[in-house]
Amino acid sequence: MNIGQAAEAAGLPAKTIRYYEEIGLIKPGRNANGYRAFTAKDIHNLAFLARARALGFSIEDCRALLALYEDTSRASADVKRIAQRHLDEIEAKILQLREMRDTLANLVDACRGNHRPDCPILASMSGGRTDT
Amino acid sequence: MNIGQAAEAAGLPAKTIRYYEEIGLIKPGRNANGYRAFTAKDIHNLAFLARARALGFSIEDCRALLALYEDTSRASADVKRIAQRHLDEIEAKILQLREMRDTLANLVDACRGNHRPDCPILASMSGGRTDT
DNA sequence: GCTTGACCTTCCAGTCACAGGAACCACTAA
DNA sequence: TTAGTGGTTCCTGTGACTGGAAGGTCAAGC
Repeated sequence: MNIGQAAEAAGLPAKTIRYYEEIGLIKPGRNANGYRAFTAKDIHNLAFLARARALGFSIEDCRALLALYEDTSRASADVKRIAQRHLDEIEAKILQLREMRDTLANLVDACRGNHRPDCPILASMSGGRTDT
Repeated sequence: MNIGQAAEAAGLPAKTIRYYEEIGLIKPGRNANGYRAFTAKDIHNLAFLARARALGFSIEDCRALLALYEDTSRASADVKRIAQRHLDEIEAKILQLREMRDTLANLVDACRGNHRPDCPILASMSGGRTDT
């Protein structure tokens, strides 16, 4: 299977697949003409990576998860630890974004949005409090 | 005022302030010895930038907001438009992260996290559905 | 006057996860 | 033969900094 079909099958851009090979996430074989040759297992691993990335795992987490996936003597505790840490980071990010959103929503709401220059948004960023 | 005190006053690392000058966000003067010389207005603008960045505005948004801030004949509608667009992006990001979190929380919850290899997290990323 | 240490300068490299594009090679159909 | 599609490598750019090297400047203490 060439990279085009592999990309189609895994739902990843060919560019991304080349990048994953470059950083050693996958190691497809090569045809005589120099083209990458993807096996069904390669495709499966690429799809695994695509799903892990869609869940927001970093490339290094993906590397670790894929290694665990291929290690049938793994302990699920190792997988869970990685996932839990990532989940904590997502929660933290959500909290941070919610604070931004609440502040910003208040400011946008307070701004008349007309032709006049007075603006609570600018006032807030210029020394006013950011939470009103 | 040297960059150290400016950093202290604005709540930004000196490195960041140099970077802001490099990309033309601020234009502090120079002393005879080559050191940057920050006026009270420079400090004020830096603090403005720090607050805008803390609200998640991109550097280019910050550039536009600072220009509007310094333009006393601005229309608050221009400010509001930038803020509203940013707010929309934050909302979208929150929704995306919430989906990740919900999926991931279910998976983490379902994983025993013991010494055995069976793991719903890996099962999900290996072709199972991501929403269970 | 000299040294020490804190502070300043510029410049270069690295981060993360790719994306865009140039220049070139391989294969297929008409 | 030619055109078109798809593959290859290599280099650059992204955002917003951060770390570090190599060196200049200043104030204080001896």
